[in-house]
Amino acid sequence: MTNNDEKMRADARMNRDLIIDVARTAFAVNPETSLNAIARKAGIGAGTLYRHFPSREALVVALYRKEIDALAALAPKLLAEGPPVEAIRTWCARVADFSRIKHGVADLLRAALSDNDSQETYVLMIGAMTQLLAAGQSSGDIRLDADAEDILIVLAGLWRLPPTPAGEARAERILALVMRGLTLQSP
Amino acid sequence: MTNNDEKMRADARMNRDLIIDVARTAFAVNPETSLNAIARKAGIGAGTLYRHFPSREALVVALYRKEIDALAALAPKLLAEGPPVEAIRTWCARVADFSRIKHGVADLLRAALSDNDSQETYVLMIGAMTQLLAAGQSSGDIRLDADAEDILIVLAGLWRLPPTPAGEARAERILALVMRGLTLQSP
DNA sequence: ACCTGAACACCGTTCAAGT
DNA sequence: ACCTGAACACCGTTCAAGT
Repeated sequence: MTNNDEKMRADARMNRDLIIDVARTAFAVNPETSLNAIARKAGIGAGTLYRHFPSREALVVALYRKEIDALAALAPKLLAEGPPVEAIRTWCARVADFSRIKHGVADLLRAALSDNDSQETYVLMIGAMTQLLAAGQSSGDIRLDADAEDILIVLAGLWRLPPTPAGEARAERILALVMRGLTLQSP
Repeated sequence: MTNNDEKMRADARMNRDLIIDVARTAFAVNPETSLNAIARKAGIGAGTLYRHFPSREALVVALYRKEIDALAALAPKLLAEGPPVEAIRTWCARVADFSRIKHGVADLLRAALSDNDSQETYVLMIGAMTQLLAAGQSSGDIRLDADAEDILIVLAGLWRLPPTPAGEARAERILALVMRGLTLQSP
C-alpha cells in the first residue's frame, strides 16, 4: 500500500503531501473537484497525481486516514468508559456526524464496503463495529444476529443529510431507530 | 412537467419513445452509460435528447415512471389485504428489491428525497410510505414518531447490495432491523 | 526514480443552421 | 416546432520525453 513511512525521494514525498493539502481544501469547497483541477492547483503534472493516487478513492483514503484511524481507536475507548449500548450509540453518531459534514467519508465507507482496493478502511471500520457489537452481545444487550456490515451500510446511507438542525434531527431519529432494532428488549 | 399525454408533434413523440427504449436497454447493461452514447445509439442528435430530458435525472424518472407508479399503487392494496405491519414490511421489501436490481431507482429515490426537480417521484413515494405508517399508527402497531422520509432514506441506502443470495440476505436482515425499530412492542 | 505536460478518447451541454 | 451535429470546455488517464 501507499505507506506514509516508506522511504521516498524527497521530491516525491513533498509532492504527495502537497497533493493531499490541496485536495483537502479543494474538496472542502467542492467534493467533486476534478483530479486534473487538483493537479493544476498544486502546480504538478497530472501523471504525478496519478502515480501517487491511482484512483480518486486512493486520494480520499489518504485524505481521511487520520480521521478514520481516530474513529477506529474511539471504539475501545468508548467501551472502556461506559456500557456497550451507549458506546455503540455514540460511535454510530460520530460516524454519522462525520459523513454528514465530509461527504467524502461516506463515499469512502460505501466503497470500502463493496469495492476492492480500500481494504484498510474496510478492516478498520468493520473491526471497530464488530468489537462494539461483540461487547454488547456479551453483556446481553445486543441481538446475536446483529451484523457489523449491516450497520455500517445503513450509516453510510446517511450522507447528504443537510448540515442543518433538521438534518441533525433526522440523523438522530434514524440512529435511534437502528438502536431499537439492534437491542434486545430486556424481559 | 414532461407529460406523456400532451400533444406533441409526431416526430417529437417518436423520438421521445425511442430515447426511453434505448436508454432502458443501455442502462440495463451499464447504468452509467453516457447520455451522448444513448443519443448515438438512438441515432438522434444530442440536442434532441437534451430538450426531451434536460438532465439525466429527468430521463431516469421517465424510465421508471411506470414502476414508481406501480409501487405507489401497491401501498393501499397491501393495506387492504392484511395488517399494516405486514403491508409495511412487504412494501419496503419491494422497494429494496427494486433498487437492488435497478440501481437507477435508488439514485432516483435519493435525488427525489434531497434534490429539487424530481418532485413527482418524491410525492408518490412519500405519500405511499406516509399512508402505510399512518395505518400502522392507527392500529397501534407503529411508533408515533415514525417518519416516512427517514425510512425511505434508509431504503435508498440499500442499493448496490450485490444481487446474490448474500445480498438478499443482508437486505432482509436490515429490513427486519428497521421493522423492529418502527414497531411498538405490545406490552 | 520521479516529474512534466501534451495527447487521447470521451463527457455534458449549447446553439447555429436546417426542415 | 422540432431536429441535427459540430463545437466548447472539460474530464480521467496514459506515456514519451525530460531531469
